[in-house]
Formats: sequence, structure tokens, C-alpha cells
Amino acid sequence: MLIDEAVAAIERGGPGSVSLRELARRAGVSHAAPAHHFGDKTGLLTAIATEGFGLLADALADAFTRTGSFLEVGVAYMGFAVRHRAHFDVMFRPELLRGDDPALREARARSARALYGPVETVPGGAGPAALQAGVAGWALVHGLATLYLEGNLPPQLGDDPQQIAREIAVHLYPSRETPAPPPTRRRAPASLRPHRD
Amino acid sequence: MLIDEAVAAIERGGPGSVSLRELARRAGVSHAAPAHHFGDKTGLLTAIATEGFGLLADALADAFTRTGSFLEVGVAYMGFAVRHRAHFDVMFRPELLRGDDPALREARARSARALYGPVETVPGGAGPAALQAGVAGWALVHGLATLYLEGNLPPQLGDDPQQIAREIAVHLYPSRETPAPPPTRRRAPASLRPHRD
DNA sequence: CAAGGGAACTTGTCAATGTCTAGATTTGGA
DNA sequence: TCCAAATCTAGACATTGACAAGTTCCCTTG
Repeated sequence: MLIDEAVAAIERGGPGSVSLRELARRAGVSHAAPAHHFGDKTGLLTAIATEGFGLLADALADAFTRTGSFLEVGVAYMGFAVRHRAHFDVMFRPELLRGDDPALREARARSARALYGPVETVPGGAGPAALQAGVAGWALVHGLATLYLEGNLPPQLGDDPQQIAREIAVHLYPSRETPAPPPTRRRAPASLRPHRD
Repeated sequence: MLIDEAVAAIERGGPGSVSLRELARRAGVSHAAPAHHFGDKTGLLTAIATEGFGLLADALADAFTRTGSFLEVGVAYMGFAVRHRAHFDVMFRPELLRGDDPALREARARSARALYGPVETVPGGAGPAALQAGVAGWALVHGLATLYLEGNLPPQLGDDPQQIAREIAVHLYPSRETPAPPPTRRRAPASLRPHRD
């Protein structure tokens, strides 16, 4: 599909490196065919972001139902960012997206529910303090993911992004959860390591 | 100066919206003059990022010598991101920069020292735990800044970015520091509120 | 079965941009 | 004064996003 080609291109060189004409060339269609489907380059990126928010919502919800752990939701956030780097690179860049697209809004809302939902399950998880706690967790893991993808984390942390997320995110509320201690620092599979820049 | 025009353009429409020819037009010079100075569009953005890392290092060091508070360094980080949004938008985008530029590397290192330095002043601030603590703080405030700039934070948090940073960042190590309680939630000056997207 | 309407796509075109090359002009120091 | 480097100009080229108009094909509807 066209979106998959675009995702692959973004994975290689970032959102700026995707060209509608290049995509058309690869797909063997005329230079204006992509624009016909998505209306616009912005439309194409919006479709990718929408897909990304859907995948993210799934990953977060799955992590919570599987482990019941707030911390593991954060770990899943990091896992998503690394596994779907192209989507992640586009999702939080408003100037590249059509922000009022209904599908995008809905996917984003779904992913926000999957993120904030777990916070509200803990006792007293409705007041402003709980909101702040949720934002703190989100900001921590979001920042960690972007810094990791850009290669800005100190190498002493190792190269397994999910383990990094576990070890760092536990500094929020250290009393509430204890990190699963890694039996031995294992090397992450190559598919989870950054390769760009 | 050319850089200032470029910064203004980025402030309006993001790094993608800056055009060497448009800058030349505004400066009243020929269309190829900017490229002559910076060699490249990448070179121009690299110069901006270098300037940004210098400003950031200054802001962080100043905050720490002024308050001695680790938390206030984070607040200063947020303040920098909002006040120098254009710089911030470029600094952490490796695909737009010439990563091996010596000036850039040095400015980045200086700003890293300003960020990690305060961590090492606390007792026992040398081991891997201190490194993790520093990364946690950085990730939290970095994620918070990017989310704020993109308009992704829930509006209930108010619209004073620095106060938001204080209230959220204190969730790290709540025992070690207590936030300066705001006498009354004041409205941030317009210059500190996001306006793009 | 025929008409028609719309979706998918093509072809052609335009303005804009980044980059390259070659030349001109200015400037500062030996 | 002279020369060389820095600064800038002018022109050209390939590429891109966007737009407009036309074409082909299929599915529905009368």
C-alpha cells in the first residue's frame, strides 16, 4: 500500500524526506496519483498519524490488561515508539498534520483514554493530583522515547529501550512499584535499536 | 542578521517552512547569498541549533547558581523551550543538522554539563543511580516541554508553562524538594503562551 | 441493456525551492 | 599598489507540491 511505502521512507530519512512523486515512482503510478488519494501531502501524513494513534492505543491497552501495571504501560509506550518509529515521528508534529481531521481526532482520543485510563483505576484517581500524576508519567516516557530515538541518551544506560524505560520510569513513585530486576543485562534485538541519524 | 530572520520564520511555521530564497528576499540579497555563508540549509539550521544549545546551557547554569535547586533547573528548561521555541524545535532533530559540526558538538556538551552537573552535587551523585536520576529529570521536563509546545497537555493544567513544570516535575522525588506553592494561579504573559499549530 | 455518474488514474503545467557553477565586486593586508 | 580572499551576483538545472483537465473503467440505476 501507499502508506506502507511512505512509512518506510520516513523510517529511512524522517518525515521531510518523503516525496509524493517518489512514492508514485516506486508504486509504478503517475506522479499525481498519491495526491488523488490523500488530497495532499498533509493528508498522507495525517493518515499515517491516525494509524499510529490506533496502534498506540492498542499497545497501551494491551499492556495494561496483560500486566495491570502502570509502569508497564510506560514501557509499552517506549516499545511502540521504537517499533513504529515512523508513525511516532509524525504523530506529534502538528504542523505536518491536518489537526481537524475527524479520524485523527478520534484515534488520538482513543489513545489518550488508553493512557489516562489506568491512572483512574488506582484509589483516588480522579482529582487533579491524579491528572498531574498521569501527565508526569506521560511526559517522562514521551521525553525518554524521543531522546532515545534521537540518540541523545547516555550510552551507559544500555541499548534495550524497554529496559531503559523500566529503569528510568520507576523513579516516578518508587514506592508504588518495583522494577522487575533484569536477570542479566541482555542485548536488545537489532529491530529495537535505533539506526537512523 | 540572517539567523534572526530564520529564527523568526521557524517561529511562525516550523523548521520546514524556512526557505533560503525567502530569507534572501527579506534581507535584500541575491538568492544564493545565504547558501554562501552556511554552505547549506543544514548548515543554517546547525548554526541555529548551536546558538540554542549555548542559550540553554546559560539558562540552566544560571537557574542552578541562582536557586541551587535541581527542580528549578527543570523549570528553566521549560522556560527556555517556550521562550526560544524556534531554537528548541531545531536542536533535537538530528536529520536536519550536521551532527559532526564541531561548534554544535561543543555547545551540546556544554549544555549537557549544565544539565548533569547539578545532579552530581547531591551526596552520592556519581553512581549509575544518579545518572538514572538525571536522565529521569531530563526526560520528564523534555517530554513536558515538547508536549506543551505541541498543545498536547490537558488544559486543566493552566497556561503558565513554568508553573506546570514545577507542579509536574515535583512528582519526581517528592520527598527531596517541595514545590514553591503558587500564591494564586496567575495567568502567564502572552509571550510565554504557545501560539502556533 | 443502456445511461450515467463517480472513482481511480494520467498528462500537462506552474511556481517555488535547494544546489551548483562561473563570474563580478569589494575589501583588507603585505 | 597589488593581490588574494571574502562576499555576493546571475544563471541554470533537477526536483517537488499543487492544480486543472481529460481519460478509462466499473457499478449502479432506470
